Amino acid sequence: MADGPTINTIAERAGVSIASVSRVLNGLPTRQETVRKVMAAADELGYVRNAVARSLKSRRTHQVAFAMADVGNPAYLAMLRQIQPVLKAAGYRLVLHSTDAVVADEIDVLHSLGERYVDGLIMSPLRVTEAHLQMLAAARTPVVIIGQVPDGTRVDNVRADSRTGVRLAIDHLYALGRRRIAMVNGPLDTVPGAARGAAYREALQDLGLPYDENLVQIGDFYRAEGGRAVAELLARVPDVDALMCANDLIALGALDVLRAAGRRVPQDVAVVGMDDTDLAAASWPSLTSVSLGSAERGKAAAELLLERLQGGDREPRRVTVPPELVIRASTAGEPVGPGGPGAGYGQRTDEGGKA
Amino acid sequence: MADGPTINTIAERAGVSIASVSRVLNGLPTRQETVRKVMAAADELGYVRNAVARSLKSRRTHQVAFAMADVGNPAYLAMLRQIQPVLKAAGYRLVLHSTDAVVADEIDVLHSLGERYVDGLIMSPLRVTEAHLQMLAAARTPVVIIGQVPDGTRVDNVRADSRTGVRLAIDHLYALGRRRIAMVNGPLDTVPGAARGAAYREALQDLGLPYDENLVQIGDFYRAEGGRAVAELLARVPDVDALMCANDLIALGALDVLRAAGRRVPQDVAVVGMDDTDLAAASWPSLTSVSLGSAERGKAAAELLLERLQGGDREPRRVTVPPELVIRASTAGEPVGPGGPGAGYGQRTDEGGKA
DNA sequence: TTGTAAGCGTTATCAA
DNA sequence: TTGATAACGCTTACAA
Repeated sequence: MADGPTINTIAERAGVSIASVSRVLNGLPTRQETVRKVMAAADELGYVRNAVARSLKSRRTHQVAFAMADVGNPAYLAMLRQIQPVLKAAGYRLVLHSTDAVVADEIDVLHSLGERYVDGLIMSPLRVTEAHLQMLAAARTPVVIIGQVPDGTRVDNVRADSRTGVRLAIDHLYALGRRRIAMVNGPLDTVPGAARGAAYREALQDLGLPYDENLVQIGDFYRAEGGRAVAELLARVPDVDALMCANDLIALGALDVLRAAGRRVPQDVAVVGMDDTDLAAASWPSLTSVSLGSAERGKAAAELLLERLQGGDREPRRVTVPPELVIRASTAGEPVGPGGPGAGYGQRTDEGGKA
Repeated sequence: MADGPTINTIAERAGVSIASVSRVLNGLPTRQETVRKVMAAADELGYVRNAVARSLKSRRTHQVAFAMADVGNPAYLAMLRQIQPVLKAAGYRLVLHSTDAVVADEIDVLHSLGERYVDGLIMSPLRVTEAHLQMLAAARTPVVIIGQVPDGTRVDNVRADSRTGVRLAIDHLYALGRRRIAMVNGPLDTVPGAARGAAYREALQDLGLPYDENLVQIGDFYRAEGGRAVAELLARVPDVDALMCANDLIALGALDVLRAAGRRVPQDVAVVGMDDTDLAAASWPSLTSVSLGSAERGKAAAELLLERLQGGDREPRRVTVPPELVIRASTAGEPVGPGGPGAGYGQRTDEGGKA
């Protein structure tokens, strides 16, 4: 297979210099006749500009990287779905990294910015270590961090507010008359686990409800573990009337177990999840869930990055996306069929699978 | 912010030529003393090789593109999840394109291969047009197509077998004693709609069941539309005892409507979905679904591409991934709680959302 | 309006 | 073992 045509090939064919070819290709003032010849030659040869050579010269790749912890995690995918179109519209290609929840991989990605294969990076790290901060300070490439960074860190930063999110949910349950509100959490040594646990305690306090250790059950952020945790909880505290679950998968596990135990949801026990993933709308009863605004965070991050890419230097900015309580059947009242409250009709047609 | 160091900076600092620097960096035979000096200089300067310059010289970018129709579609995401680690392990970066189901965008992506910003492409087109075939024939970059291409097309090709998939489901329903098996399909002018509709008809025929037009309902591949279609169907054919749904979302809509109508699933009506998305395991009752092997197709495509990237030329290959019927509660018997059949425990911990 | 030539940061050839 | 030098394909002064 022969090599592809370059501006040299075209120049030769059109009988002009490579400079003229470049001018025509870039729409710089050129004699009509020359334009014609060059365009003709380019057309005939099926010429396409070499992006690598252009990048070397221009020092811009028109690529942006998004480093997420886990390609399988719906929260990151929600970000991805928003980031992609924003970048595409601005003429940037998206390079996707999955760091598999390994800190060393995240550092690798930051280090690789030195290779200059992207103009910018959006990263959503699990937690920000000292190593992260060092790399960030040294980076010559614009970075936007989705997550918590220490105050004063000079990076654009988009954050969620899971504390307020938990409070929204607890207030909602309280307003429904629930007073024995349990927390089913993931491990406390994770950032979300710790934050959500603390927020639960605070929210109870502000409502004047006692903090009862028996009402707190630690499991893991998966469905089966969530179910097990809830089973233990029910055995210990049979009079529990609401479950605040630290994510949607735990909540799904809770629904499984409550159903098996013959407890009606929401009549006997109300259930709230977090993250508002697709699964929340799909489950039955559909699941009330605290959206932490993954989609909005993705969008905000992409926009911050573009701003910096196009606008040049400015002070680092911080955006906090407010949480939102999405009320569905698991707390709202009677579980209902199509068209009823919380069935989620018409909300997410973007999930459609035609393949 | 000063420019980053290049081999020139290092050469100067180490007091050697750029050629020596390059040799050291590439591990070519060099005097120990020179190696030491160069490494020291590189370390002090925090030097990282410029990927763009290397690509220009080597004509390899170590990037591969994946063009999917829709970042929101779980089937493509399942592919992505498999493709990503395979490429990463082989040292390739992943460039993600979303063509938004627009044919012109797919052609654009194929055209952009001429820019040589990637070494290869995996594409999952909605349907393959004449324009696609022309671009493919002209492409100087290895391409793997996930989907149907005409026989004789000279591309690596990975395909599903939805025909056999539908048959598996119908056979399953038949074996359960169902005889009034309806088909709830999406639009017939889509590739999956047409294929699944035809396969339904064939499967009935082979089982000696009559093809009854009343049992076929066309809607769209979304939950609300699926629900509406099933409502119409129930009104017209009250004695239907099984629903073959053309995808999982339609099946979820079916569950909504059946529940509202007081029909028990699966006792009164059995329900089967297609694509085996996350939603199938999350719904209640959990949904029997035909997996078309999205994950396996993604993996196979990535492997085919790597083979060609690393191994050089060979004849185009075709891989067909067999479908698989994943039996859950919506056909299997009593809907059950945790631990019971079809509850999906321990199957998909990769979905866990900690964020 | 056009061509010559330098340069983007590498790698690789060829003499020394 | 090393350095000077020519690519890779493009953009852009600078001269003509």
